Amino acid sequence: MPELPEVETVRRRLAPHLVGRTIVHARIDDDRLVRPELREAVAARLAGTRVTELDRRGKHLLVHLDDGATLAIHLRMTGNLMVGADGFPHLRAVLELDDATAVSYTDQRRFGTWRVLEGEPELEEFLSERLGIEPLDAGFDGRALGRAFAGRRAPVKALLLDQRLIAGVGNIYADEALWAAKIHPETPAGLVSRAKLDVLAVALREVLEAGILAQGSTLRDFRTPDGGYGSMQERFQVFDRDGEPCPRCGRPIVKLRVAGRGTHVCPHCQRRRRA
DNA sequence: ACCTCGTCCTGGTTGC
DNA sequence: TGCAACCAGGACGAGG
Repeated sequence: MPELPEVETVRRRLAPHLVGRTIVHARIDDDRLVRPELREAVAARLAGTRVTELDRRGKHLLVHLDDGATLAIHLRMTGNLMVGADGFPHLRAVLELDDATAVSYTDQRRFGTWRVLEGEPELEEFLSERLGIEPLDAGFDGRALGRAFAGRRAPVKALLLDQRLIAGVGNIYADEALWAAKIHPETPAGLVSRAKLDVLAVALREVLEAGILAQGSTLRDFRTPDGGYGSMQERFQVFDRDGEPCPRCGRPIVKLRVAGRGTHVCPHCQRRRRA
């Protein structure tokens, strides 16, 4: 499941292949990637443009084009961008480039989306109505979390997953950060102490940076654009490790359901608090 | 405004 | 063994 570290890995590994290249032809084969009535128009729109920069906001990959437009790509669950054109399963779209290479988009479950935003104001509107603070930006700290969580009674994990508050955190890195900060995921967000929020902000930053360093996590589908595997899954402390001993206290990790998502906790290290 | 839940989708896993 | 039901989850919209 591509979260911030996986999308950032795609950005870094794809940039050398894509930035500076002109898209000579685009093909979109999936009715869900782009709305059916826009498919041909979007493909035609991309052809002939040159990629000036690859950027990322939250889990969105932003392909900036030389005419001022931006292609915003969201991988959702199983989207992948791969260098090359041949033999990929679940192929949904292809960008052919002017150096005779290609970039392929694959997506087993077809939740991913492509959207062309015309110009800076439209892009900014698109991003600002969806995305909150970037957790790797300078202003991100316990105080920023406190502002986002003030007065909120929803479980802290639910708010960590809310992209309008914090951009880029998904199920994996939320569980890892809450474990590191010793916060129970069901704690009402507004009741987490300022001291704990300071720890949580640092923990989020650390797990996300570790994820980027490891080139993301490959539990099943994720691949880097050149076909490599992420290795962050080897460093998970709790995620996908229910039944295994907690690395801190040795008691078994338990899997719960919080905010409709599978959630991994150490019930001893992450003590429950209620409203 | 806030919060929870259903929906989309596919293929691997579970259960009968 | 075979097949159907179930389950995973990011974003978004409906309804309370």
